[in-house]
Amino acid sequence: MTTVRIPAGWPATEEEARAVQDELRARVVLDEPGPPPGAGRVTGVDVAYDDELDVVAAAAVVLDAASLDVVAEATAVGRISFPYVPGLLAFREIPTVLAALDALPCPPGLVVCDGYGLAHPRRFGLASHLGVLTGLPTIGVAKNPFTFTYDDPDAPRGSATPLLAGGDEVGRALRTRTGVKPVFVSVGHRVTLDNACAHTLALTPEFRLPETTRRADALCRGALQDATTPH
DNA sequence: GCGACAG
DNA sequence: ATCTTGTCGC
Repeated sequence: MTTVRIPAGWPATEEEARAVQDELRARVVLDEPGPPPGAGRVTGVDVAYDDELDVVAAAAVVLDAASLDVVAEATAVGRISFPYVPGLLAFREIPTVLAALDALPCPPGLVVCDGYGLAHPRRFGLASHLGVLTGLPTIGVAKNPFTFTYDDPDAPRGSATPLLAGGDEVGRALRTRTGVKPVFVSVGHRVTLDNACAHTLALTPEFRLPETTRRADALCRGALQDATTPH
């Protein structure tokens, strides 16, 4: 486990944070297909908080894409770097997530984030932001539709419908388990939407949420507990 | 103007 | 995200 400081010059106000998004947005790459699903490695990242104690813990868990076995994992803890503001989630999570990714002993491959990428008020959600900062291919898989609209996909696993912002398809509502509420997939960086959905299906042979986020969620919760429990 | 809003 | 018991079901 590593400890992080909030970076110098980190945005202190919502206005500054939005300005950073507006500048970095131009660096998102959308014309690469991304790594093929089911091969190589896939990494899940997630974060847990204790607002009382001002502690944040992040986890990165690397899986073999074919077997979904855990290949490597790392955690990081720090102080909370930004309040939760819809549309500015990245500023709350990114410093600690970057530290966890840096602590991995191997390359992460595709990174799967909890939240959104292009499906964002300014088209620059957490997954896109993390992709631009690291150069890694990233996707976002969210549990809720945020402010977007969609028609319910057909019941069978694999069914999908467009996630719409006005008239634009910014992501997809994807049924990962037959008859269960869909997840909401969007592109982060250097991956197409079709490929992002294919990866998401490859990561959900058993549960609604990707194995990557399930593993990362469990790990960062434990790390928060360790960082928060008196010894 | 008011409410809703990833995690 | 987090606060939180039991309970239904594979």
